[in-house]
Amino acid sequence: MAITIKLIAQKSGFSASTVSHAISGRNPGKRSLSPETINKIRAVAQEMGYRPNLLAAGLAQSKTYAIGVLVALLRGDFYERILEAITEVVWPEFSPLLAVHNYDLQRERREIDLFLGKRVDGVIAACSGREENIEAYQSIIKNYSMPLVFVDRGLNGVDCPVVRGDHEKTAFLAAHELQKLGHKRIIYATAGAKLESTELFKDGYRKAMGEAGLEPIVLHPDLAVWNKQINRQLAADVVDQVRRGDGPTAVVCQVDWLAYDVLAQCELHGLKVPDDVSVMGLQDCEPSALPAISLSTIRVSFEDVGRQAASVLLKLINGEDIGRQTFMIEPSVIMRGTTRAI
Amino acid sequence: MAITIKLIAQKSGFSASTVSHAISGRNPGKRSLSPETINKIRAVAQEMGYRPNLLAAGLAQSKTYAIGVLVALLRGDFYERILEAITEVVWPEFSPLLAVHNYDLQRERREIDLFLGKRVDGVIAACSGREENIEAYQSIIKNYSMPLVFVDRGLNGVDCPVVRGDHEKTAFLAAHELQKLGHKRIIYATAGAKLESTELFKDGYRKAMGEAGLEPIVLHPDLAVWNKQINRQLAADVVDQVRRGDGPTAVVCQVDWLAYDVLAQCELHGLKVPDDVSVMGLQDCEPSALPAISLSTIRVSFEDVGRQAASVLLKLINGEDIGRQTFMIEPSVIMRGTTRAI
DNA sequence: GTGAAAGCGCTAACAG
DNA sequence: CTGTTAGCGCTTTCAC
Repeated sequence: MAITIKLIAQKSGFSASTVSHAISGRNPGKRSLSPETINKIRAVAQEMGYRPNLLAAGLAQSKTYAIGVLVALLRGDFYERILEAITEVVWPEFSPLLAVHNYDLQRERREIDLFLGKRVDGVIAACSGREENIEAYQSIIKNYSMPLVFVDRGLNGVDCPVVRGDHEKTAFLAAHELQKLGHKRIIYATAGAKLESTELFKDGYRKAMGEAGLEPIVLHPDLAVWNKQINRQLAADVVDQVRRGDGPTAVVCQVDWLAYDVLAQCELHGLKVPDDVSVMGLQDCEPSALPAISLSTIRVSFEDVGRQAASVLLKLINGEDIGRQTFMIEPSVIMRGTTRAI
Repeated sequence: MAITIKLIAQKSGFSASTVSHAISGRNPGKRSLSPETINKIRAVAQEMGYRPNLLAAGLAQSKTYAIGVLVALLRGDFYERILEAITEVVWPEFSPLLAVHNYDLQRERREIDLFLGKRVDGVIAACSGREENIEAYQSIIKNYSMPLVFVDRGLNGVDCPVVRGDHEKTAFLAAHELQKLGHKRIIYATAGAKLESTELFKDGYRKAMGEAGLEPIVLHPDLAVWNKQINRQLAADVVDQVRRGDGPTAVVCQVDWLAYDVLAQCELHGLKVPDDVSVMGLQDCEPSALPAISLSTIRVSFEDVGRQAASVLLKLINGEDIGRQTFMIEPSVIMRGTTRAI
């Protein structure tokens, strides 16, 4: 048994409530304590190595000092960066309770249930995008009045703030930069899940092509699951197109990791980058800056996404009304070695 | 207010304790419920969207359904892989409560305090290696009787199981493979913190060199902090050595990311890899498999480290006695394109 | 089979 | 300035 407030009360000769106040430093009913009392109590507590049971405190206050963070995956230069930023912002008041849904419907539901059961003080989620779980998300807000913030993409029918990169602009910029370099036949490739974000990326690309009076070409296989093999296959398809007589002179990949595969396939088929074809990624993942890769890309600061999401959540927790605003992080162009003017 | 057991009791016409038993499916005092009762209660609960408050349940049972996971950082192809594996193993009984110490002494202490305050059911930690916090870790075990498992490295004076890669063997294998390729002058470089693990890596390298009757050369700058710039500088130093008349013909880097910098520096100075110098990493990070990098390395499965750590923790939570055993994950050799025979 | 009652450790009125 | 009391929502002994 760990040591409790009662013990401290006994040892210090005060009552439990006095101890509680002295330790917490709060004072609800305008209660005031003499400095000596406070010091004495704190000294005893210190000496005995007393650490308040936050669970019990939480039960009494309906507060858990934890927020739920639900991500799709834990790898890929994306969620971990968001997660890290969130952790920093809410520290030390809240600890992130981590959950991963892996785009699995049941799993996503279950994770939300766990958050609910644990009565976390708020939730930040990168949803799977599946409509089947709309209700689950709604119940977070409606039945439990827990603050909820979506990252990277929203979900139709769920009324809460969304913090994400400006996907549309991100893809727009990529196509636009390539156009500035003289490219006209630009292909867009993605193996992304059927998410709001995936669509926005494509929209941005299409918009850039439309404004320039160019024909958009989108490669987006319709898949239920995703794995590395799929990226490779998609990259092979892209390169196939490029090698055609009238094929694209440039390709935009929805995420840098896909672009790496395209680079690899180019090499495999004797295509020189950027001489024979220009390649751009989106999102600026870590390896892109390595000289051996040197991928031109559009950077999105996931750190900013995480930070912003966390601070919006904190506001919500503090009772501010945010509505269902969307907060967007600005992308920026990073031209490296895989693109050239033609 | 969320809905409580009392409400369910009222609506279903049973008492709170009966409801509790029906819902949880447990039966402590050999209590038995009629199936109809169970069904009826469950139906009502279902209908009202009842979700037991795990906090309250936890308070009553001294169980929190959460484990603390303390890592050094959240990026770098390492902790997130461990974290993901842990999450999968403990799911759905426990949720990981995430904490990051970033090698900061105060921060580490504070994170431990938070775990203690939250009364998590167990802790998995990648400690900072600083002795100042030995007591904090000890109090997890001694004062709070919480199960504790270290990952990647232990801490002298803290009596608990450690799960980690076989660091010594990992570095040994790297040097050994290079020796098999005919290399005699092999340099070892690291910018690692002063951790048990860092020392073990060096030991393994030295052992391999010793057994082969070769002179070990270790480059290990003595630093308080770490940043990307440091890796680059270290890589530059390595390449400096290589370019000397009688310099090393091969280099082993304690982590793949350092090797990437070495590769970059080589290119910068006109050194061909592997023609002029062979380069090996350790740990097999994601980018190493990219054709543009194709780094020879020694693979350590962090997934296995995480899984093993989690399952040891579960055993500890279930009351098994593990002592302070060290569980080691076997490394495996992965030769790619940055090494050659001479 | 089921209910009553005490209690987990802490907080927050309400008294004094 | 400080103590008493009544919960927070659930579990669990004990009694019927």
